[in-house]
Amino acid sequence: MKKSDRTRQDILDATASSLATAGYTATTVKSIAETIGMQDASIYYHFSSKDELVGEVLDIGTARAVTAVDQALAELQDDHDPREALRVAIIAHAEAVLGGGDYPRANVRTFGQLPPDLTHRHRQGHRDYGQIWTRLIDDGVESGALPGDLNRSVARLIIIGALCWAIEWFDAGEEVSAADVGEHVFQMVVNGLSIGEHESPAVSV
Amino acid sequence: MKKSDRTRQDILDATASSLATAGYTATTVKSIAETIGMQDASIYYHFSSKDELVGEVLDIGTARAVTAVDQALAELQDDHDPREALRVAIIAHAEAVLGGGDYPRANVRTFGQLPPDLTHRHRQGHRDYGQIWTRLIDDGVESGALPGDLNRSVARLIIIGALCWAIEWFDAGEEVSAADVGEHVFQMVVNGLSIGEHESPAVSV
DNA sequence: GATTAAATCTAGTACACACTAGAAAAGTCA
DNA sequence: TGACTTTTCTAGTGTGTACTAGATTTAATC
Repeated sequence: MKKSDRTRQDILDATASSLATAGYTATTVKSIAETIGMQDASIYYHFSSKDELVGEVLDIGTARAVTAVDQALAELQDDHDPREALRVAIIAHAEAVLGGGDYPRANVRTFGQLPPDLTHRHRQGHRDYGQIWTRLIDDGVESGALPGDLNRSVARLIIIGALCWAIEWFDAGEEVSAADVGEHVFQMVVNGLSIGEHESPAVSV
Repeated sequence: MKKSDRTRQDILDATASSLATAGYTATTVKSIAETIGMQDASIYYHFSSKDELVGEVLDIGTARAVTAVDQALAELQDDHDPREALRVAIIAHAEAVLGGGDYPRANVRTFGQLPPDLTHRHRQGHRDYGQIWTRLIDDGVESGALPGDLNRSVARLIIIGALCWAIEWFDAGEEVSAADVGEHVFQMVVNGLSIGEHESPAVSV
């Protein structure tokens, strides 16, 4: 029992790592087996198919991202500014996806390259995740912190897009940290480029 | 001579369409041949390999996007606001990638799923394209329209990210047009969510 | 209409892939 | 130790892929 759980975990880790760096197609059952020093056939003792294995990795990735954001929001004070909630959530997402291990990265990286079955399987998970952002934006609009005529779904998708795309260029070794990226996205999305300081409302159009 | 050019164009079009909707892996030489009513082997009379064919499609996509943005900028008046230039460029990009045919869409859609050779081949093209945005942002900073302490490369990548990710959810049939998406991205990135109207500078923080 | 060149097809090769069956090995516990 | 279970391996299958060689057809030219 113990041995099996350990090996299973190794397989999941190796798959997550490969998905995050090489993508879905380049992640072969053989390559996964090689990284953990096994024969490819042995994988099938633990998982019934490649896609079941990949699906489980993606599930874990979604769960971790959701947990990271939920946890960050839970730590806020009760009387927080709705914009502060958005800021905290954006930074938590950035850290989870850019610096938080292979599982959430695998999720974002393979988005769009998955076979139809897997895409469909995870559509609900993505919808649930989108709900978090929808709620944050709704709170902002209702409290008057965000404009009432805002196209909320477009706003949500642009925020997520800016964050998800960062995985294509973000380099963990550079001077910009994952939290920095989140901070920048927040500043741009909520306050705009035109405002250098958070507190400065002066915009000349 | 004439026949060959025509067939060659059909192959390119079919490949662009398949790449834009199905991605790199699902775009097989056989499927391309089928869509234009040929045998797969006949493709190799016109192109020496799948990747040479795909590479040419991506080159065309890059060129079209660059042309669209350049043209939009060229139509500006000489004394334009640097922010207006950014706005026009963002909208032109959005229209090229979301509504402008299969070639630019193929480019964005397959980004991140390409084999190493093709990725490397197009790195320069992407860098050149990034240069356009770098220049626009630099102009904004130097003219004082954008803040001097702005992290310009992060800003550039966030703009491109928000636009590129839109391809994952944008539906041409919906009520939001490609230009609308561009307009939203511009509003958010330059003025921020907090401002409902373009002209209204009132931000209460 | 005959000759040549261009374009496509038929029929195949080689390879990588996910996956299977059954034997062998490793671990567990009396 | 010996019986039993769990885990891994060896050796293979079938399928889909990019790609090739050479015959065959279609088009262009004189």
